[in-house]
Amino acid sequence: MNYWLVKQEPTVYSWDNFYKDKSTEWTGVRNFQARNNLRAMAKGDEVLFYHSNVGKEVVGVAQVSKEAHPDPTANEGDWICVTLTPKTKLKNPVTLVQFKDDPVLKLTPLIKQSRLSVMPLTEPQFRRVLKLAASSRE
DNA sequence: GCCAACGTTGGC
DNA sequence: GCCAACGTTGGC
Repeated sequence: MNYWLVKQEPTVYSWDNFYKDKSTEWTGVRNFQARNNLRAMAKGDEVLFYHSNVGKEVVGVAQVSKEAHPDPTANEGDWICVTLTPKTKLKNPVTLVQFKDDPVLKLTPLIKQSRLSVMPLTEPQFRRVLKLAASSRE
């Protein structure tokens, strides 16, 4: 089992859109490193859903329901997408500030490589996010 | 709205 | 193969 984090601008496609859709093709990735991460996803892997620009917080957990297949929105080039399905909405979203303040989470690519849109997380990092999401932030 | 970081493109 | 120019992402 591997763990991942994907970014999306909520003004383009928010967690609520995703949740209503029940499932979505994660298309449009046009960065080699992000693509390689998509390709490494296995069915059942858990994926954190992060809202970039607006919110700047992890809002939910998704699951890979279909592994890498050709991205239908790509006219040329070797681009792929995966299918994601919403799993759970976080009780308390975990913000970028919380990532920066946390000794475990500040080592994630979200902080160290801020422009990458699909990134791997270690199991401790993933668990840390869920833990922060479960505890309230006064 | 600005700008830093970073990826891509194209001239040489 | 280098590097300047340019475009994009995303935080502030």
